[in-house]
Amino acid sequence: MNYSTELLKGTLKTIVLKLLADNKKMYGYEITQRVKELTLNKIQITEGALYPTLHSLEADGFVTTETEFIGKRVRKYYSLSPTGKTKTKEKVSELANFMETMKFLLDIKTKTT
Amino acid sequence: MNYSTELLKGTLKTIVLKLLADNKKMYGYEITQRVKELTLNKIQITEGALYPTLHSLEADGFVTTETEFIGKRVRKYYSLSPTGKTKTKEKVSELANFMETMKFLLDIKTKTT
DNA sequence: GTCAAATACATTAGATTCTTATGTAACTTT
DNA sequence: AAAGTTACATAAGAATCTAATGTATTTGAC
Repeated sequence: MNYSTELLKGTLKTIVLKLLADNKKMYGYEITQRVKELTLNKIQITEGALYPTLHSLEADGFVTTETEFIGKRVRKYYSLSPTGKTKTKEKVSELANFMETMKFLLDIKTKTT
Repeated sequence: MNYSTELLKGTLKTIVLKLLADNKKMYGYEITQRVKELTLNKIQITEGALYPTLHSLEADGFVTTETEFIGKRVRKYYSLSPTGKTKTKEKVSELANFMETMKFLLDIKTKTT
């Protein structure tokens, strides 16, 4: 079973940044496969979501790219820039903090009324 | 400091359902204030986001409404329907599960390459 | 050796879901 | 009496995703 899609919203950029922080350089397809594998098929990043995200990270200067040829096929590697590394830390800790807040909210049992 | 807004995406419906499950009946404005107070101002639900959500939950049969007059002012209370209660459990456990997955993803340190 | 599946990039139309702005109206506090 | 709070609501626009589609190469199975 995979999650109802709306949950991924807002977290995709953070996931991508974090993977790049841990793996130095990755290419798009690799990212989708890694996430799928790490989450036991629970999170499937579609290409329609990933590529615009990567391009936007590049446009914002958070990642840099280098192309490599595997036979005749292009492979585009993405790496974090220095600002990207800072951004990653921010995004990851913000998400961690948000999840703590959500966990608290979801456990509320007491009525204040 | 409050979260960069995109994080809330996809979680609002679950938050609302959970609050209704814990409080039997609530009205819109009350929900915004409760969330704000419970999260120490970190999560601010805007009315433009809340009311459409409530109306959609009502359209889907997950909540029922009753209006009350406080003086001349209308107050619209929302309560969970039986299907709404089931739905709440589903959504809450799905979100909890998703957060576990995310936590795991964000802690990845090892390189498999 | 050929055909399907996998690898690898990408874009686009459409859906969803939020923000920001706006509107109305009553009640409360200064 | 004015400003702030309570309480409902809608609408335009932004952001971000899905699903569909496209191109092309490479690998694996039969």
